[in-house]
Amino acid sequence: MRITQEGDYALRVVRYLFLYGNCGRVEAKVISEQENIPLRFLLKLLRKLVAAGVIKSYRGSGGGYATLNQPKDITLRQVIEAIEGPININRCLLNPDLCNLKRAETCDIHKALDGIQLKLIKELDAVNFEQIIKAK
Amino acid sequence: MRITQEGDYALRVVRYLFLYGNCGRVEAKVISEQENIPLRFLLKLLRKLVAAGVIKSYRGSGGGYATLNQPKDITLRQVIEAIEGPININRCLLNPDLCNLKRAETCDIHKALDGIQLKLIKELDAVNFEQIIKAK
DNA sequence: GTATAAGTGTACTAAATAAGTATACTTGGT
DNA sequence: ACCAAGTATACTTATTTAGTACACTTATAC
Repeated sequence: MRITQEGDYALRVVRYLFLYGNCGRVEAKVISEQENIPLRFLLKLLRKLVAAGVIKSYRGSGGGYATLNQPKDITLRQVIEAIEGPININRCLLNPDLCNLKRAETCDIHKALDGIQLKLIKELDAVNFEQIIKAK
Repeated sequence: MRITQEGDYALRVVRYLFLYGNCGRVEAKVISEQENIPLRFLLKLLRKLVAAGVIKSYRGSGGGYATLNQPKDITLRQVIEAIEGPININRCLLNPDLCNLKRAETCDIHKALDGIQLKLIKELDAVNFEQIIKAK
């Protein structure tokens, strides 16, 4: 029941861009050094954030990455889902075929987990980067 | 961000014992067949539930497993933690040495995740097996 | 009092996922 | 044209999860 290392990196990257990147683009190399994330791994992760529309990339010399929105418009959920895909607490909820009893829809355990999942998603959506940066 | 298959199995086992085991002990073999859980894997998982005090085991011929408490006294959290250990959304929160920036206590991302984690734990603790069985 | 039907404990293996690396390529500014 | 950035895909390694094997212990019943 843990977010991946990659997800954690991504949160820190977005925070970094909001905190220190507002005057312009930041190259992957700088983020890598500042946040102690292996460069190649970071580049891959950054592309996921770009694909999800969380940040923007600029190619060529003088390129880098920058935020697109206001801190208050990006939530924990958006970043985590950009990296890990939709939040799913239980694999039966993701796809009933994965339920080894084939009863995901009727199983009361899975119904209860679904309720937990909805609340978790709500919590992750309720925290945006304005709050995070201010907490500093 | 998923509970393990083993955790899911465990929830279903506990539910099974509350629903069908009240007249007495149920052997692992029966649970295995009814819930479609590999027997050897189930036995190992059952021992974790016993160790955590969620259920009780009886050895020897005529043995099996039974609940100890009322359904309302066992929560989702207890069962999941019996199997997976304490809920931890992020490894930096579990052990600051695992934070590759060594700043788990001061990092605002990790503070935010800690808040999410507390809420999640609360939600898992708020659902007990009386509710689950009744939902049926 | 021994056979048998249960659970126990530890160690092992296999499968899946996460984390990280390598190589070749594209884009854009100077 | 050159170089400093990001892109794309494929690969490797490490870790975790899932499942299996084997030798042992306990309790009932004959």
